[in-house]
Amino acid sequence: MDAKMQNRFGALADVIKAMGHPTRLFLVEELSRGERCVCELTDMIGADVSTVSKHLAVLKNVGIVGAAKRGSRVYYQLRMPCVLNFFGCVENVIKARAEESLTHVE
Amino acid sequence: MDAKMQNRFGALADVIKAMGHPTRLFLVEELSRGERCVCELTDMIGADVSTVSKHLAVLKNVGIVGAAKRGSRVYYQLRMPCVLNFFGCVENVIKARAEESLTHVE
DNA sequence: TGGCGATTTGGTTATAATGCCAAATAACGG
DNA sequence: CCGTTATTTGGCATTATAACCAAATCGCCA
Repeated sequence: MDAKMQNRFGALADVIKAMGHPTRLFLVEELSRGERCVCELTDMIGADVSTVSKHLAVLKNVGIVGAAKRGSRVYYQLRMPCVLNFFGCVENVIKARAEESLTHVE
Repeated sequence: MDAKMQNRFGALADVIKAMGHPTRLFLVEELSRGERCVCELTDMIGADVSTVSKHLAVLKNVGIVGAAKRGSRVYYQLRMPCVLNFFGCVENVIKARAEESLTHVE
């Protein structure tokens, strides 16, 4: 794996890593329904505001979401809706794994 | 976020996290071209065999790849080709981010 | 201006992930 | 059976993540 590939896969991994957390997946799905302020998202998640803010920052740093300040609130939006396609694929992976473990029992 | 959602997003995150590493993305792409033994993959990557083996185990644990032992070798195959769709989407995310940073300069 | 709600940032601590080495296992060929 | 090759596993040091609290910012309005 040469340096060029290293860079390519490194950049890809950064974006995918940003999705690899339950809370951040929740954020992505919720934002797919429309923009939300940090306060709304925090209420839904039930963690410390600072924690939610940092998760949003992770998504923003890689460009998956964007932020717009209006008044004292910051509204986040999903900027890369194609990441929603991950959900279906991954759910198939999970389903296949489940079916397989059943098969192996019988 | 109730317990049910917690589980759902937790399971999704486990699969996505498995993809969130440059070496493992390389493995996925390489295996999309056909099955490969650990020795071949190790040669391409240039890390310790044990390191490559562990990366493959991560992918296998979540069901993205499968393994078949033939002789003294273990051949890995990509079992969930839909994960390849991630690449295009994520590369768009990266491209959009690059274009945006240019735009901001002007 | 003073204070309040919303958000981010810094600090700390606990936990998880990564990579290498060494050792264990497995399959083969002589 | 022994040595060799292929692979996995255990152990350990290093680094990265995650969560919370506290403190700093920002915008608003009385």
